[in-house]
Amino acid sequence: MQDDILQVLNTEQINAVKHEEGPLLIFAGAGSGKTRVIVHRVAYLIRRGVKPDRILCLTFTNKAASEMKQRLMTIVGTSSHRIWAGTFHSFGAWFLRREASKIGYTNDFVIYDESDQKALIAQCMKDLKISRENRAEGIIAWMISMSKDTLRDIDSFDIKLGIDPRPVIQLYEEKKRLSNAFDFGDLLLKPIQILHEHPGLRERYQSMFQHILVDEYQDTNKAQYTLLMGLVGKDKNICVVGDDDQSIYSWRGADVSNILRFKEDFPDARIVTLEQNYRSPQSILDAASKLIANNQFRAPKKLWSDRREDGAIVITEYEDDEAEAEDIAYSIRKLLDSGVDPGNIAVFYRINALSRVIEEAFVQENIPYSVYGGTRFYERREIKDVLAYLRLVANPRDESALTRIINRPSRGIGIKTLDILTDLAKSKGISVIDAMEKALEKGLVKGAGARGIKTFMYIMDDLMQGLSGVEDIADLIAKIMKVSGLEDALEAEIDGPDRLTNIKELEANARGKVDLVSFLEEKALITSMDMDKGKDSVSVMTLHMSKGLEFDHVFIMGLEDGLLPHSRSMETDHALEEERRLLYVGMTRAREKAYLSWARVRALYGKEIYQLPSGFIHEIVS
DNA sequence: GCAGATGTACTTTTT
DNA sequence: GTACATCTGC
Repeated sequence: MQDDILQVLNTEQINAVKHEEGPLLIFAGAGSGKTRVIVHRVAYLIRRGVKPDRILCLTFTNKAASEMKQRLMTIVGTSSHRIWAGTFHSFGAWFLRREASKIGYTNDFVIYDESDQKALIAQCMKDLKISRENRAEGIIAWMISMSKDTLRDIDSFDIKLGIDPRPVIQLYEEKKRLSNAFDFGDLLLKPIQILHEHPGLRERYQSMFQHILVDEYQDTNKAQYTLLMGLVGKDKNICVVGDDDQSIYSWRGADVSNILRFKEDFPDARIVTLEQNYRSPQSILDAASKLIANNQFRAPKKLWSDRREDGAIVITEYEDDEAEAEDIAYSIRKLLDSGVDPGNIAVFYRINALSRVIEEAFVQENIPYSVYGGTRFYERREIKDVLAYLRLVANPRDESALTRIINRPSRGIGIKTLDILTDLAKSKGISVIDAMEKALEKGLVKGAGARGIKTFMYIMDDLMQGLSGVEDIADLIAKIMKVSGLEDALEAEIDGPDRLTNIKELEANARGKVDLVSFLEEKALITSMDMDKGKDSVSVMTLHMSKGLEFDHVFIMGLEDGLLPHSRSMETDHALEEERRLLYVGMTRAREKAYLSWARVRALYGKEIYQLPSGFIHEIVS
């Protein structure tokens, strides 16, 4: 039966797909058909009579989620839309939209990203009159996210700060709540709390989702793990897929032990290991396996391939970084001339700072390329400004959005005026936007500040006026650009044209959309990873971003001590092992050939430094 | 309050 | 090398 679903699979894959009820752990090595197994398993379950809307598929990234949705669509057809498939965070947001009232939020809440979070923390420290030299919003933001992601208490962080972070965090949480906003950590933490405190509700969700499937399980953090455990019902129909060798985000709270511990969580779990690799020649796998075998903390496994091409891996030493980049560019030029599609070639490096050398060489050789990562679209200043206006329109209580744009473009509201407003808001327990009116009434501000406040209030009124709820967001953006004066201000800037082009791009993306709340949620949860890879250009990116992708020809540059492994990672064993996994991930992206290289001299941060080959090279060739 | 000057620090960044 | 934050003079 269901031959069409099982036909293209190998024995182990079939075992995973056909596993009936109960917990299932799939160790899926690089290139072993991981997503295929999940998708086929879902199709199989549906054919066995499971209702699509009772299946929950969770992934880590939007990109993985959309790929999964697409593949589900091709295999199970339109009923795939009824499957709940998405990232953990979007699931949390969906859950909170339904249950926000349980914790005193309304369901039109907004989501704060990292920079909103930092801005709000900075504001809190200001409110608390913390002196400048002690303002470390980055560290506090990190502590907040880390404590939410790992469910650890703030006090457990052994970090030396000039100040006690707790009052700051307390105020931050208070302000965030008043702004009807959640940060990324809340999207996981709050559902956990709600499920914990409402057993009836928990049962309802548990029976709603009869089967749960999780991709990239090695990258889940404690919060995601706990949320998952709260959702798994009595039947324990949980299927997780992952590869401990590809865990490269522990510094973000991901915890490999989740996957290594699965069989203790579920002693009756079935374990399937997928070791046949369909992507690369054996020689690349041999090199990658030799490398990764140096890691202590891993489940032993051995990838193998049918393909026997020799010479698929090349290691080259160069005089300096320019020679390296030029030679890579030259090799790619030859590949392109011999008919290789640029979309099948990629260059990886450990840190973004290396992109410049390779870009210069590509320009020289006239090679079309696109760089992924770096400053991301939705983190650009002009985009964040427009989004902040949109957020304020959607939710005038949004303090982080307000303080961002109250004086952008400059309209005479400086630090002093803003201080008056936030102090007033704090003492009266009102939002900053209400404080503006009050401050004018009471004559607390005068001169440029008062004029600026009037202008700003007029702008906001104007923007709120036309808001009918059915207005095209693209039109609203155009209106914001005009009314706020952002357009004029950008036109006066040197890089204004580029920035205006970015705004136009945002506008085009918003065209036809009318639901502001869901538009903003989409923007808050999106990242650069989600952009399509260029078909007609060579891809250039960090090793981190390469996970989940594959290319015929893969170049990995800068295999030097201090760079890969990165100097900051060379102190502890587990950090060093993660660096090794990073290179492992990069190498296993290659379908045909992997080119590793290092340079004896490298210009970094404006200085020339002498480099030694990475210890990993020795591990590969020895 | 603002624009330009100077100083400083620097992995990775799924959400 | 550059982005970002803080400092200084108008």
